[in-house]
Amino acid sequence: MATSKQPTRVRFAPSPTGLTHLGSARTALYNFLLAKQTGGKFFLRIEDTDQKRYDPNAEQDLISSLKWLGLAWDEGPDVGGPHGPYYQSKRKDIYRKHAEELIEKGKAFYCFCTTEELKVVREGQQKRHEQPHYSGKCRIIPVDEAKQRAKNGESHVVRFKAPKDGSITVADKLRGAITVENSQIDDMVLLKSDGHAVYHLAAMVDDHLMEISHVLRSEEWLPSLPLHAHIYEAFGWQQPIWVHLSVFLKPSGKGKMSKRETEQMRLTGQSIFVKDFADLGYLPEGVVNWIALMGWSFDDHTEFFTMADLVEKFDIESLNPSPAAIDFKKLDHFNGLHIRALPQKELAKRLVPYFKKAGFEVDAGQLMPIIPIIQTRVTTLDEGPELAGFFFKEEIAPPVEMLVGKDMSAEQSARAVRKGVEILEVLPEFSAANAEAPMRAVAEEFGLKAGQFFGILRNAVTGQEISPPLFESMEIVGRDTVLARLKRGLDELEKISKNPEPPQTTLKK
RNA sequence: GCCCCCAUCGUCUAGAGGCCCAGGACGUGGCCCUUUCAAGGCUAAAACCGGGGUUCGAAUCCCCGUGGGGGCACCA
Repeated sequence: MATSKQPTRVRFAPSPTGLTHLGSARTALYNFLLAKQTGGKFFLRIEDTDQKRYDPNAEQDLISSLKWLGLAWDEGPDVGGPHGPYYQSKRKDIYRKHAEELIEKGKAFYCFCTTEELKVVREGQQKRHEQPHYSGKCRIIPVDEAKQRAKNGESHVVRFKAPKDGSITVADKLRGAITVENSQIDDMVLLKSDGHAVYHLAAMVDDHLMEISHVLRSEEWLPSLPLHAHIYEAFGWQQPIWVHLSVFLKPSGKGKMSKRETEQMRLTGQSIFVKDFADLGYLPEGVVNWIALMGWSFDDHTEFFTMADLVEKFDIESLNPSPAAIDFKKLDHFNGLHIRALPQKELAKRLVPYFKKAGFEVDAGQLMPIIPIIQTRVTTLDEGPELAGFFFKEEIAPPVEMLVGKDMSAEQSARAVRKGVEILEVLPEFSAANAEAPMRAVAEEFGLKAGQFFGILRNAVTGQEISPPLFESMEIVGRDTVLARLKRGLDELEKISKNPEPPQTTLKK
């Protein structure tokens, strides 16, 4: 059980280079869950050591995305904490110090090779179908000489002195032991010539300093895990538990989402960016439930999870190492589930912005009466105004063809509606319960199926062929408005009834 | 080209040698309910990538193929 576990210290460490997408969201979620269920700590660390790729909007997007999802961090930007700063760009000195420590230990070296030089070597290796590796040229420069050159201002980087012989076995929680020949591991750059650390150094140092116990990160890091293990070893530190999460595939299951496909997707009302889901009418609860289950499962029959459920039930043992295709149909399903699980007041509150966006100036209180009849009928919040906007419209003016009943003539339709109006006008109390029976009677009197007659009423009152239940809707709209809309429809019907060439009644919708 | 990872219905998955002629969920079809649309209930079709082993017995273990994914930067 969760309480028996040691408190875990985990982190989510994105680089602010673009909008936060589903894959990142899930990584953050799993980290968050692991921390919460053990009473541990969840760190947010911004990996912004790449000046060139830095995008100032990305950080704001990241923070609002995580907040929207309900993933609050214990230490990080905004909230601070004892392990700061939480921006790697502000930890330059720390990395420099650690790089020097490695040089002292003979585990790293200064490299003065130019980018052009490196490029030539690499191209030669590629031509020979070899795995591109650093040539080793600067490895053999005596340390004192190298230090002097560096001190003299010669442009340089610091590289890791990767072992050349033997092999290393690393452990990934989901995949077990992975053994790699050391000859495969390159002398990677640790410190760039601009003095900033590269991920391989910065993340290891930070994870150690922040006492991270479990590293849950994307699978694309798996190939560099052996390198990272060597770096830990070089420092003499104890490694965290490594967990590499599978990647998300595009809906077809064939490959990762490309930039172009991502754009294409947004055109069709889908997105992989967290910030878009609110606009599309999704609940954070729905999105969280959805992504939690992409790569993790609890048991055979539980699929509805609140954040609290997930905190209680999540476990890294049940993580699935194989890649998962994104399925937006499933998101709709979960979103519907969570909409239906929302207390009515809460749903009303959440619907307000969508009604406003659709041009209806309403507040949650005004929405309350319609909640019971739309709650099971919307899968996304933006469907609210679509389905129930008519409650708040001054005028409903459906085209007259919509007012002609199925398989009926305009005259027949008009007669039935006229009768309906007469009855509704004098109903002692205008309620769904009181209206339905007499309206059924009208249908019967005219030899109509209930659906035929009700369809006319629905179209006249709501202006929609698809609506919440008719009589409940009429009750909420209120007698005066219902009668006004009905009479307007009646006028329209009578107008075309006098037309010498009435439109074909079979012409519908 | 080299290295690493993965492999059950269309999709997400359960399954840790006999409980599986493989279970659940989404989606799809049908039926019920029904004034429309949903929701709900019932139901159907739908999968162990291939080949070799190991074993009395394999979806489950091993090997080889194949397929898919990831990586091979002074990006993360």
